[in-house]
Amino acid sequence: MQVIQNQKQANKPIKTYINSCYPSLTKSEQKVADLVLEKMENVMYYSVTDLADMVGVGETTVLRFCRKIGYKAYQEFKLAIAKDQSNAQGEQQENDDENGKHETFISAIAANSISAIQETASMLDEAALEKAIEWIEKARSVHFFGVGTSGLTALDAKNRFLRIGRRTDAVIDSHIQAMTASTLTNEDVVIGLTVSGSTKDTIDSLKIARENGAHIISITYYARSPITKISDIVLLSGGKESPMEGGSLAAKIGQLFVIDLLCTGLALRTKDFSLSMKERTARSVLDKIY
Amino acid sequence: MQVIQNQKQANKPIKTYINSCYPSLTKSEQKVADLVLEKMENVMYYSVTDLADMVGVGETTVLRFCRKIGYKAYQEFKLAIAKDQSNAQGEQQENDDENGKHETFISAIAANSISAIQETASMLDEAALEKAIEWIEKARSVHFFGVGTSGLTALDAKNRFLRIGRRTDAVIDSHIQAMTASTLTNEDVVIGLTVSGSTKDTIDSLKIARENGAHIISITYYARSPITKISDIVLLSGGKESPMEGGSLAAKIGQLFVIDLLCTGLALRTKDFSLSMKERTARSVLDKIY
DNA sequence: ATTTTTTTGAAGAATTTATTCATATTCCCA
DNA sequence: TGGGAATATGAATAAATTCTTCAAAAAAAT
Repeated sequence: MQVIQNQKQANKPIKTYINSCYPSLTKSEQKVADLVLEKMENVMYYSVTDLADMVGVGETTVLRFCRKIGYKAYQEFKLAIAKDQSNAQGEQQENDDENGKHETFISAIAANSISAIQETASMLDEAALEKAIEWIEKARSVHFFGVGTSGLTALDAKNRFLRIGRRTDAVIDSHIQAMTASTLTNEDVVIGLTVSGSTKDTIDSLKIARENGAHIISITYYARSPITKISDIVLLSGGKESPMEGGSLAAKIGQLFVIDLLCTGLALRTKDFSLSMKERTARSVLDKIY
Repeated sequence: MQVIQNQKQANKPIKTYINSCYPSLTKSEQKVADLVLEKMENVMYYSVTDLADMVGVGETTVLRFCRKIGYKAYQEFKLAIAKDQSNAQGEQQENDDENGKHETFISAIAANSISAIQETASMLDEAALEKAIEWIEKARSVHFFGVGTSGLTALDAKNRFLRIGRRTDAVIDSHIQAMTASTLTNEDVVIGLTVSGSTKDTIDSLKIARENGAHIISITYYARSPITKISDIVLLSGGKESPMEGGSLAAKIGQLFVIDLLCTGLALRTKDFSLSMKERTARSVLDKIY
């Protein structure tokens, strides 16, 4: 096994080493140096033999060259070049990014999604979250109300809670929402989902639930929208979404993030139970996979 | 199979490749993977023999491991690690700077979600994405197949595409999937969703679709899982998820991100149409809000 | 219980890396 | 300008590493 001794500290470009040694290299070695400098990006894929042949010198000369510029062996030299190149490339890329020239829609979407999460985290009222989790824990039943895109999020929410053994219900049909709401009492919790905070169907259903005494938690982007007036707890989800871009990824991620916080928060409070339920639900789908 | 996956050019973290192949590795190979992940900074100084001895397996197994995660030879793998490490070092420092905050479960979940997005972006094969978008554009019909948690994602996908005026279908019942698949032809595209890449129902349905000539695109975390063998295009979604934590937020976000890329990519290609459709769908829900 | 398939590493072939040493070249001084 | 010391060079060869083949062992399927 080879030992690494020459801990070349910082990532100084190899070019520097070569240049600083250049005058002390022999003629043949300089030819090696020339080719290495010229083909910097590719050298790392050559073997000593390749390199020697390309330059037109013996392998020994190449070896001697490597040692003179400060590496113990050819392998070490090659490794150093590899690192070096990746740094160089990295810088190249950074520059491109800053110039905004290489900004593909991919990185734009990524940035957008990430900021939805950060936004949500920063807007979060931890006290409200705590309280919401407490209510959910104590509630006889928990219903997620949402229609349209937020209805899908309601289904996701139900799925998440089921995984930790908490049976909740997602109601995504406005009529059934209304009917369900009318059966609730102050032992129940309803979680309303709507990004705009203005979705008629959901709000109407929440009103009914509220009239029957149920606790209302809402997850919305708009802190001063109709839904907040009829909610006991408001959790804000990030990911700005204009009416024109309904169902955007950012908004969805914001909602999911809040739901995950509720779910994880609850799981932490009921650790043993949640864990065993996670295990059970996981095992239950085990024979569904190849 | 006309696979267009794993174009290994940019500086994508090797960790990612290893993780995404992990389940498809044999027991001995996984031992290799474990040690590589653990000793990432040093592996580049080991020879195959060293590494094999340290893990306690034959050199051949190490070689096989390298090939499975996508490198042609040990040298190439080592070179890649070297590049990777020099990048990682830089980032490490950046992260250290930020670590002044108190780490609640909130920031932990946020970090987890963010890295799911970053991971997905970094694993993304742009050529495959392009091709997928092209296929979707030309297809007579596009069906999303998924069951369980991935079924919900299929519904999200349908919703997203509908917003830009592309009627697609989400099929989340395995029987109906099978029946639907049997009606498809080579003019149709099916997009299979499964994080594990091993979901029986989905895979069985995809097989039927494939037999009938349909184009298969799959979105999965695991690069070498059963689903990839029957797919024409594989798009990897980030957000590692052990069997124990099915339906995790990170995995869901990874899937959604990929779907958004497809959707946005398509929208960019058919700009005018998509815009007008966005407007129409948005207006259609306008009288649903207060 | 038996066959088939997969997994595995030992043996050795092929390649790559490193060393030795004889020859070639350069340099210095008479 | 010639002769000898010093240096430079690569062919030959040794050492090491990488890679392949193949048969045995383990696991999976029947």
